[in-house]
Amino acid sequence: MSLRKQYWLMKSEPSDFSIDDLKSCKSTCWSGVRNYQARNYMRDEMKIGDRAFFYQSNAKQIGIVGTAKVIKEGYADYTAWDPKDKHYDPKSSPEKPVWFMVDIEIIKTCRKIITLNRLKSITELNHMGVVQRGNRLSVQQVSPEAWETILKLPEWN
DNA sequence: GCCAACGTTGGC
DNA sequence: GCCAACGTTGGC
Repeated sequence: MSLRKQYWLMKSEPSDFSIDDLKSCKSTCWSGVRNYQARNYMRDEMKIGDRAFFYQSNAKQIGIVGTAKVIKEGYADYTAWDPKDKHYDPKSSPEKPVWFMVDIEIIKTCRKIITLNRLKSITELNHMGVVQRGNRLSVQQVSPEAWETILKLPEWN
């Protein structure tokens, strides 16, 4: 087990859940993720106090729009059990949950969006998953170096 | 709205 | 266990 704080990037489509939504509710469960790799991160790796970039995808403006922290560690995503839910999955049940989520709380929003193009233009961030072509993972690891680099950008102030 | 890249499913 | 077909993601 690592005591060191870890860093993440979490994608959301603003039409579904935006940074403003997070701002107004302050914290939320990150439900609806139906990808095994992303699930594994949330179930096994994400710890209370870990930090995450809030990234908006499939939007007019694409990129990082804020930061959040993990306030509750992996637990069963109960939205998978509701047949009426958009993310219903009959494979999952309360007895044998398949999908997991964490809770996050807003830390801050960018004054100005840090666009994907902007991230791509920064050489030190070339290794980031989100700038790689075809990367679809909705919960990604971020290196401490990338975290620092991005936090130093003027868009935050 | 298009479509390339990706993850998942299911037949064999 | 392979891999083609399919559905989804997400940038453009």
